[in-house]
Amino acid sequence: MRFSDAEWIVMEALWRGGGPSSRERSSARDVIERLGKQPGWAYTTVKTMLTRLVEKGAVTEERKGNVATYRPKVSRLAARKSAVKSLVERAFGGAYGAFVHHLVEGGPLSDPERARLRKLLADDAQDADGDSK
Amino acid sequence: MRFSDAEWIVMEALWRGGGPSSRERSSARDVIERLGKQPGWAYTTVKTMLTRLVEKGAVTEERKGNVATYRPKVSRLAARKSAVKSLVERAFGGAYGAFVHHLVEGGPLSDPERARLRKLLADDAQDADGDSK
DNA sequence: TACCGTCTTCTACACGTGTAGAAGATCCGT
DNA sequence: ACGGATCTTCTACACGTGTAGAAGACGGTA
Repeated sequence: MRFSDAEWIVMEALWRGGGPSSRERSSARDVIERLGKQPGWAYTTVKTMLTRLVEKGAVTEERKGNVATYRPKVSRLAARKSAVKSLVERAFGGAYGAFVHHLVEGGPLSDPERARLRKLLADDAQDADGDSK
Repeated sequence: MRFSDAEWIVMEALWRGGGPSSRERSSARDVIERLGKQPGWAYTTVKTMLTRLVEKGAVTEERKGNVATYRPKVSRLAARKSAVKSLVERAFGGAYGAFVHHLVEGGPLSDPERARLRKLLADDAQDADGDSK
């Protein structure tokens, strides 16, 4: 499942959901309001995006009366996984090793981010690893 | 600088260069040969890609006689940085923190890759970090 | 019931991408 | 100088993406 830039934006609005539960269904109107003035899209633009997302199976559509509501069928996590995988394939020849190396070495991470990554890994390393010298 | 899937493939062939120095210029023919039968593209397909890459400023073109040779103007590192940045923007709302968190937690890294990442960071941590407990 | 606001569907268009054929330009060997 | 191999440019076309207008359908209020 690949999303275009605009599709990511719409999916994000759906994932944010309306209420506390991200299982909420959202109408096109909801999505637009949730987006605010950021993209400044016309109503029909959002509607088109939603329709296309339904077509590609990323979102489910239901009707209440003559109003359609939408809910993501693909989780944010799954979408992100897929996006990262896609990136690694395109830009790193599928080599996660090269990807990881890039992030740690020449990557665009700032020092704080690198430190954060390091810290997270350090925490993570406490279980299931006998390498942490 | 955004590259499409096919453009990544061509750029990769250019970056691989012909010889030991990656400053080599490559002809369209070189590129095709270097690609092998993987994509199975027609000569003109590659030529079109190269022309488009020149148009978008990612590659320089020069002529020797009636043969054009190409050389990447954008480095692999720069392209990768840009690709990662783009991914983080699209899929993580620009938050590198969320990105890093994703990689370490729910990310698509296998245990060996995670371990490798950890190791690289550990090595990296030897300088400029007073956090490594 | 007539109407307005809102929602939906249909249609459109320009640009990017993947893919390549047709035809003209050029070079090397005979 | 001629011909075949090769290179170049031009053109094309289908599908995806960003963006949205036009017009029809519907539901609630006066």
